Amino acid sequence: MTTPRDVLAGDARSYLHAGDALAFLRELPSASVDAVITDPPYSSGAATLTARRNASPSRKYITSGSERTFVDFAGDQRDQRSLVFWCVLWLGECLRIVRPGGVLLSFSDWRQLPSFSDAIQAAGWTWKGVGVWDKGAGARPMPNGFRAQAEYVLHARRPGGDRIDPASAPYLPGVIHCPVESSKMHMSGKPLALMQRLVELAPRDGVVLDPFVGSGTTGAAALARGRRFLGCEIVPHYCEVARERLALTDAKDIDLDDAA
Amino acid sequence: MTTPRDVLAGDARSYLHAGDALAFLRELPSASVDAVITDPPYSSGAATLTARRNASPSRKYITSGSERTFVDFAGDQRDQRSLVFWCVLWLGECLRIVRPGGVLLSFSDWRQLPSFSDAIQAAGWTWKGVGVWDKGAGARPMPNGFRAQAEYVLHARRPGGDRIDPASAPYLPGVIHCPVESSKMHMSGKPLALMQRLVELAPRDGVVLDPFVGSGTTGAAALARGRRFLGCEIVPHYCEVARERLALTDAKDIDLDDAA
DNA sequence: AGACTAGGTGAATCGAATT
DNA sequence: GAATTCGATTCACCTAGTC
Repeated sequence: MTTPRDVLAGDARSYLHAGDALAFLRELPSASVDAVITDPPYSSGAATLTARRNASPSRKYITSGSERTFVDFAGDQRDQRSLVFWCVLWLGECLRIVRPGGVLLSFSDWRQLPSFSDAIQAAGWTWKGVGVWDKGAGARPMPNGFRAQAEYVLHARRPGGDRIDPASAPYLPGVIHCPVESSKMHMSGKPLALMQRLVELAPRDGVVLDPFVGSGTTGAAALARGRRFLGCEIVPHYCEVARERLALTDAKDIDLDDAA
Repeated sequence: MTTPRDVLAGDARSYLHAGDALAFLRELPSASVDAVITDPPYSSGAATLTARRNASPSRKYITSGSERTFVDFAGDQRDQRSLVFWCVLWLGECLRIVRPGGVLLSFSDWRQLPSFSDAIQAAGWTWKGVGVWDKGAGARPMPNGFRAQAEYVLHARRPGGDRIDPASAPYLPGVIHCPVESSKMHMSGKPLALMQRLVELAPRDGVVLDPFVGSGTTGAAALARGRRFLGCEIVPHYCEVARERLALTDAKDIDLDDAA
């Protein structure tokens, strides 16, 4: 039976926990992982609190008339204030778990970006910047306004750590153009190519932590790029999906060429 | 002598006020313009509070060793709290001046985006979304992070107003790719092509208001696209630059084809 | 080629407040 | 009064892709 310690020790490439993120994070040792890369539930998409509370994610995000349905994901019915509070909790645990100088990448839509940036800084991280995921012109157009075409990656760092030589440091573009994949396993699943760019911020053979695994794209990307992976997912269905994906990627030959 | 009233009445195409923005805004009549499109000073780009306060914009933003120099612009030495407070003041005046249903577009960098979104909503606007200006890979790279490649356009609307028919409504892309112009008159001047896209959110022959004119790109874009323009600039040098630009564009044949 | 980019970093410097 | 902190400030140097 694999444990998180096996991954941290280098005896295993990946570990996926089935259960609540906060409980899982509290069991992990301090300063043990290199990067936290995750896509938390945004709790947005509905105008009013009651609409947010009542609607299930799979109903409120899917265009009416769409034939596609998804299994609901958890933690998506919080109001703004409790969302921030909850984020400070898990972000604080992540800060403890990541090593000094370690990196955080967390997805957000435009609506939650200010709240997430507050939570990140309140939890003790140093906010370093924002990356833009450009989904392309396939996204939904908006009359009298901007097409909902971008999602944002908040970038932060745990204070401390050794200075990194700029010459050997990874460089990411500020805007990553990557069309949304049509055959997604999770309704907010991110393209694998996108996540493969992001995991470059973790050192090779470093450990990437994702408390909200979903369909497991972050884990698949991490393993494919030669990083180790620790993940957690509370919904049994997605946990199973991610487990299969990780097993598949784990078995495959990995591509260690960062210049690709 | 032209006055703001002449522009509002349709007897003139543009008016530029030399002086403080807040004082100018307070003199404008309520519900009289169609859109506020502006690029306020961000007060960012310096590590410490005193560095922000003391350093002049032309020194803190320009690469040391660069041969280029710009005349300093005003209002770039506020700390975070007073920046928000000051924004609420001018955004509140703009809300009064714009007609119900009228639009606000305000530039921001990643660092001030949360504060600006707070100020916009505190002033009474309804936040509708965010547009991304992608400067392309010519922007400066960041070791261990995202290239500083994007700026953001906060989009808001004054509550009320008539419903707009989606069929005749303007649609903007969520990410506008537009490299920075090499021949900038102002160190933070925006490309004319970018501003021409943005003024499409104002109706044809509508009035666009810009409290922070700078080198006058918003005004030039508005006039070129058949909109009228009201502007204000406190620095005499830039006021002169913008005045010449507006006169030039005013005299030229304008391009009314929004589909271009 | 070469200069440019609404930058960031760390070392060196300088001043004021504290011990 | 001299030594020593701390903080603010300046300065040199770095990066990659575009024009």
